[in-house]
Amino acid sequence: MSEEAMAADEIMDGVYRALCEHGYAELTMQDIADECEKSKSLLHYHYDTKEDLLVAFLDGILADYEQRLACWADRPPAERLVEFIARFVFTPEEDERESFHLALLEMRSQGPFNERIQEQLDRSDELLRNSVADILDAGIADGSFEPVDVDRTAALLVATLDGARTRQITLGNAQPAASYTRVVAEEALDGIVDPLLAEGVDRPTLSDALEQLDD
Amino acid sequence: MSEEAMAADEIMDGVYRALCEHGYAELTMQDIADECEKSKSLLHYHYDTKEDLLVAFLDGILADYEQRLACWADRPPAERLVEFIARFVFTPEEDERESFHLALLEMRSQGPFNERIQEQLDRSDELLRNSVADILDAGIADGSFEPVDVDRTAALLVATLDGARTRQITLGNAQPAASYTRVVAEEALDGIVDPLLAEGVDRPTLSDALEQLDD
Amino acid sequence: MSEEAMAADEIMDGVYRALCEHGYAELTMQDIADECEKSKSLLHYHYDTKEDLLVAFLDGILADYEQRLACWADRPPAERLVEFIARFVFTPEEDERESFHLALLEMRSQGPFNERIQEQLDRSDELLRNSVADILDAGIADGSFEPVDVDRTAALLVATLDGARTRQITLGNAQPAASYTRVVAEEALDGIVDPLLAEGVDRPTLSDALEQLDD
Amino acid sequence: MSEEAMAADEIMDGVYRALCEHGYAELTMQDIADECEKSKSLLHYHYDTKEDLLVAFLDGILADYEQRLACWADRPPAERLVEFIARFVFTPEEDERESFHLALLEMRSQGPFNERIQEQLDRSDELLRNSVADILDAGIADGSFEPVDVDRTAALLVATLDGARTRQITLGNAQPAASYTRVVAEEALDGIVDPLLAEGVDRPTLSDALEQLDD
DNA sequence: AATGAATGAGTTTTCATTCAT
DNA sequence: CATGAATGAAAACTCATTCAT
Repeated sequence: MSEEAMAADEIMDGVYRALCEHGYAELTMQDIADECEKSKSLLHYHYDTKEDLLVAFLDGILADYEQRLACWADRPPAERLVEFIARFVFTPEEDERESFHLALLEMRSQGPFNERIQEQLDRSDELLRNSVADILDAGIADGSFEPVDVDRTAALLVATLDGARTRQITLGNAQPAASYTRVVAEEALDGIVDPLLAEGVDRPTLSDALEQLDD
Repeated sequence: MSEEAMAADEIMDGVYRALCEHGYAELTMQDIADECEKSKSLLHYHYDTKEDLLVAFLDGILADYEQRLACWADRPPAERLVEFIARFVFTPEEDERESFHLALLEMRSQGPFNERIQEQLDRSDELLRNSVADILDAGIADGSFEPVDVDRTAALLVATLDGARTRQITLGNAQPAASYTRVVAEEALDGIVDPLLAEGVDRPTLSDALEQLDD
Repeated sequence: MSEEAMAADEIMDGVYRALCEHGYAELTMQDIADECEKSKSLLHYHYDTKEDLLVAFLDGILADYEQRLACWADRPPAERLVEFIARFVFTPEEDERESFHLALLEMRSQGPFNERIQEQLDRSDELLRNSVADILDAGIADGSFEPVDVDRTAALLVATLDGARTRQITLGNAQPAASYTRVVAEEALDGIVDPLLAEGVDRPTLSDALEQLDD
Repeated sequence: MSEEAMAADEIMDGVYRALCEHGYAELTMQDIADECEKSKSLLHYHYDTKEDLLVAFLDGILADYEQRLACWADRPPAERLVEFIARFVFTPEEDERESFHLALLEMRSQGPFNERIQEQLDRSDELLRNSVADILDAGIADGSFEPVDVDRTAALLVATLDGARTRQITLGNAQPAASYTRVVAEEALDGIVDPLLAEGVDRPTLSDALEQLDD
């Protein structure tokens, strides 16, 4: 990796950790500087304002996510759909993911007040829904899925998983026994995905998909 | 209404408007003072700290929300369930509801940083999930619903609807054709509610339920 | 004096002293705060930005000067003209005046880059030239001055005195024996004012005028 | 020209343009670097500190100025004096001269804060006053001028012209009808120079002198 | 009950300067 | 020579909170 890219990455890692640690609303440039062990001035050297830095961060996150989505396009649609769902699941022990998604939720609630953040969020929503829609299209094309309205189903699935995550992050101890996202993911597989499968088509279990993600 | 209660109400309205105008992360006491056309000092006279004020505010809007939840009881479970779902639907033109839930979402994203906020959110969430669970229990008891795991189904439904709402509030123009919540509500009725209905049981359409809510 | 006016005055005095002490280019809000023994925050409470504060300061200075000019309008024109000139004279020992006019000169050189400062400077120039023009008009009207082009003579006189002051402030030890402004003031009286006097009209000496100003 | 000298010149041009663009008080090393399309580091390579750079700059522009002063010698004193005065006159359209003298004024206002700047200003001022004094001496010697106190007359003349220039540079649109310097130059010729001329001695008009300067 | 004035601690941002290459 | 990266010190400005009235 080039040196420049490394420096930029170190800063982005700093933003990530600082966001996890302090949340969006309380995040200061000093927090970020501390996390990446650089000076505040350096942050301003690379990004004119705090807002610029955070927008660049969101942009980076999304680019990463896009890349990760792109690479597993050649497996059976049913498998890909289960994996997509499994990616949402995390246990309350996974502090970092929880913290990160919490910060993201804060930024999402800030979106309506900041056009540049809004744009990134919109891009992220589109990315998610298109990912599901692509998988559904592929499945319908190869006959493994029943024909359905792809966009509406995608909207349903994304809303469900996102909602589950929001609730898991947001609620303290008032949660279902297992992790909220896991419960909902399983119900979604049973209630939404299974009716979608063509006769004779199988899908991996959630447990299998989760194990595979760990590798 | 007593004078004190009125003053408190004016302040709460100010918090609400300021939150809608600036977002939680950028919210200042001055913003709130401006919105209720009072002085900052007065806010501190009534509430020692900014946190106190926001907790009181959350208390107020959750009470509102809870009141809206608890109003129907003796109609058939299928009807009640459709109505429950319909209550989540709103168009992007309904500014007030959008604002309300945005303000609420902002507060929700602060829960993990603040125990007092957390407690209130948890309490309110219990109410919400119990509402669904009660309806499901009633339906199973009277035979209009298939027997299912009530808590898990409730979790799924609430996650789905909450997620749809969050996305609708949060996203700019990158939304599905109709309102996000409406699309998802209809898909949820088809995919989640219908399989639940016992043979021969009918349910109202979403349109019917929405019309009825308007009265 | 009302309390508010006093607070505002204390700040303005602070600006004055801070300008004298540090000059315009190096002037900080902290310097001003120190000089008036108030907090920086208070300065920002009364004036949103540093620029606002400085513009208000210039405005105040000019208002003061206008008032001072207004009050001695009823003496003979020749006397008023000499007094006007005498007001420019100061010795190198008068540190404060020197410092202040130096800061003013810095601001003047900053004028072309700042519209609001420019406006105040323009107002000041007009004020000065009009003052002289008024005196000349009065003198011509009552026959104590020969008829001349009032505006051009005023421009000449103001340029001369201002130039002398600028040089006195600006030059170190390369100055004429007496104070630069005093030398020039005397030469101006001999070369510019005296030819202006109608036959038989006398004028006070510079020394007399200077003594009178001290009272 | 050697390469080093060229580099130094480019930097000096950058300082000049940056000073014209931003004014002394707001001038940063970055501004200068931008104007000469070099890096800040390079500036520091050639000049240790910002102060060094500005002192070098002042040195350069004063040398330019001095060169322009010292060029005529053997014409009649009256002619030389009118030409000396004419050199101060410029219209508001002559941007370059305005810029030059504005930059110089900015540096002049910093003299009292910086000994090294002060010294250069003093040296340069001596040259200026001596120019006038020399002309006056020559005129008195050859009988074309009345005997006067040469130093005091020189002080008066220089103050007048310098003051006019400062005002013209410094003021926006609040100026006398013609250019400030032109009005004052003419008044100075009538009021200061003419009384100086021995009987029967003529002098060129300002217009003649200005035309001659253009060649 | 209500306010304007005041402040300390902290926030973003700026900038001359240094350093490694 | 020349640069980009990096920094410490300090700048302007913000904001929750307090206090006198």
